[in-house]
Amino acid sequence: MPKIVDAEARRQEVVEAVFRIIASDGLERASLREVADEAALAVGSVRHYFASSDELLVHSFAVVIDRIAGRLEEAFAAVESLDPGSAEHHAAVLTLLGQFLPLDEELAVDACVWMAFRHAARIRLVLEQEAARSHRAVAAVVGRLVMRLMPDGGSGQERLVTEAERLLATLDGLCMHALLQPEWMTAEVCRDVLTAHLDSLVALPSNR
Amino acid sequence: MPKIVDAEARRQEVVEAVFRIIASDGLERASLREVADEAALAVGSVRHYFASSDELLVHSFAVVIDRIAGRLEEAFAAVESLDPGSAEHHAAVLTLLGQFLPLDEELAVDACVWMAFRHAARIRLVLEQEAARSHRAVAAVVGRLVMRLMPDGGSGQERLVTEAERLLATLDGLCMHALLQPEWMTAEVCRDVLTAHLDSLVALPSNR
DNA sequence: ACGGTTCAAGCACGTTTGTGCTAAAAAGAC
DNA sequence: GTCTTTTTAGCACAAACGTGCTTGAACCGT
Repeated sequence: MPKIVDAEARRQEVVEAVFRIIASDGLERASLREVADEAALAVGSVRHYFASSDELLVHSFAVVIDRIAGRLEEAFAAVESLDPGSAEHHAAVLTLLGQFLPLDEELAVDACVWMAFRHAARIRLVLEQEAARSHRAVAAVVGRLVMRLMPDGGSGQERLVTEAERLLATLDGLCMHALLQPEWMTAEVCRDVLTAHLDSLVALPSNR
Repeated sequence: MPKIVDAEARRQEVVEAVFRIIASDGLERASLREVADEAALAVGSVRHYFASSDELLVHSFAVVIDRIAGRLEEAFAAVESLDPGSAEHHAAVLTLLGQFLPLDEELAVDACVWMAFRHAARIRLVLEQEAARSHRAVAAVVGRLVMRLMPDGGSGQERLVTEAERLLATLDGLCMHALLQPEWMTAEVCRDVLTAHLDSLVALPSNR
């Protein structure tokens, strides 16, 4: 009966506009009017697909989380398919960890958006649930990776969570610096830091 | 001749109001009206001490940087006064690194404000200079610390910057998680992660 | 051809923001 | 007391925001 448009595709276009605005102008500029302009739509049209500004932002947050989590799962599967200790395995691990960093244009946008939403979620309670989901998803992958990488296979519950959190913190810190101080933080430094961290992960099982 | 008020003290009071607002409601709520209310002043009064909203924010950023840098220098002096390897030395290092984290109420406010400004500086060009100054100041202290802690005393320029950046990333990541996911990130986990990192710093000089 | 439903667009209202400007109040100097 | 300068307070305006609501346009099924 009605005019038929692929509603989900339209929503996705709007979300992409949100991403571009956040990456270039920050989350606070992601207003309905700005998003509508960026998506070449009218405000009323955007509001037809998203009941409110909050819903648009929450959904955008969810999309970026799913994108990142999807890449992580994919890269983790690659790691699992390789022999621990082999050079390919090491490269696959680096590839996995690189999914967190703004190493190319697409990753940079996602990293920007992800960071912006996570920090906004500290204040904006509507984003709280998605932020928790994001944290759980990422921590799960990193936890499984650490379990696989640690010499004793991750026996010692306490030690495992410490190392998982340590890797997670390093990743988020690297991502932050790459976004905020790109002139000081090259892709090469990122790789060196990650390699050094991986060395430390497999090299100090006994002390403490 | 005029009514005499300690202008610098008044400015400081206003800055404290800015800090409280950022910590509780985020940077985007730190408008002139909100700040004036929080400081129990009128908008015109705040504007008498700060020519514009930008100047107020830039100055607030500068103040929080100086506060953090001051604490770091103090804690670093304590580290320098102790024998490397001693238990007191290790404790002093942990105290130094703890200055980055929201371990008590005052540190939490500063960490909040610092994070907010650094992220805002990616977009708001008026904050760019202070952000760079902040990065230089902190990187200098961490660099000196790493030079002191590494087994070979930091010979090997490349290796040193990698380890400095690695420690810096871990610190910022820990700080971020402590601010954003306080329920998962306790002070104990922070301490464990930092201890593990320090172990890795002194324990892997030879490989690579 | 036409009716009904969805999509697109926009108006209008109340808030909030930064800022230019004005003006009253306060208090030491004379 | 009077003057001068700082301090405090506030008004007014344009801009931007989210949102309730209304109005055309588009289009599929009949």
